[in-house]
Amino acid sequence: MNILEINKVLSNKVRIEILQWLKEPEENFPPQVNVPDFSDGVCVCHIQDKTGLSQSTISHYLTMMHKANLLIATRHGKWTYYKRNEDEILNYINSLKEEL
Amino acid sequence: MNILEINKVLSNKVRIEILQWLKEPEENFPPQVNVPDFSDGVCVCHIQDKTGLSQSTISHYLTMMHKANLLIATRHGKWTYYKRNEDEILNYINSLKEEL
DNA sequence: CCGACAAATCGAACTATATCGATTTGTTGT
DNA sequence: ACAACAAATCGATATAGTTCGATTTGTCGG
Repeated sequence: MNILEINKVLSNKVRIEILQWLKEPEENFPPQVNVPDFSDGVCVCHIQDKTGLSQSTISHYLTMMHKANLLIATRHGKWTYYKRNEDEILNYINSLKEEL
Repeated sequence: MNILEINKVLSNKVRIEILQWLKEPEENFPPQVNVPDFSDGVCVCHIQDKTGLSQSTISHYLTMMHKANLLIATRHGKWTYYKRNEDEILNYINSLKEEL
């Protein structure tokens, strides 16, 4: 767990919003079409639609959030789904509480 | 309280370290010479010495940490002392816990 | 095997942050 | 009023982050 790396990831408005949206996928995204529910997260294309940014930018954002261990990625066929890594997010906040 | 602004401030190693050093000024800095104790914080020049960065860079860092409300500044004559704003730091962490 | 599509990666342009030395501002002691 | 010093601001350059379109990779259905 790297506080500095996570802070860098979270020093961008859109990336914070993505993390927040993923708290309540049902409220923030259209229903999934290729998987029954949101238990594996939200499809990249839906996240992209919501931000209005380009496909490459969103892929880059999600990749860096994944590298920082804030997101868990699952692939179903052509589609990649991302969801929050609640454990790591909690670790991060607890580390801040202690170390900051 | 602006999470994004604070995250930007804390997306730099040296600025995180400054905040951490200021948790225990007695351990991390030489004794104050112009004020009796550390109750008003640590002199800019000591922080500068510890980082090894230039005076202008450190002044800039401390100013932005102050603008983000993470630090409290007190001037005694020629010297400016900075200390942690514990209330705001707690607010920040609590906001993360809720909003993130 | 191939065409279509989703996602990741690449390369480039633009913007923002980091960092310095020089200058300015504020304060104190003479 | 002025010399000396601390800190803040300014201006410039270097490094890092943002963002895009184009290309590549991976997967599915025919």
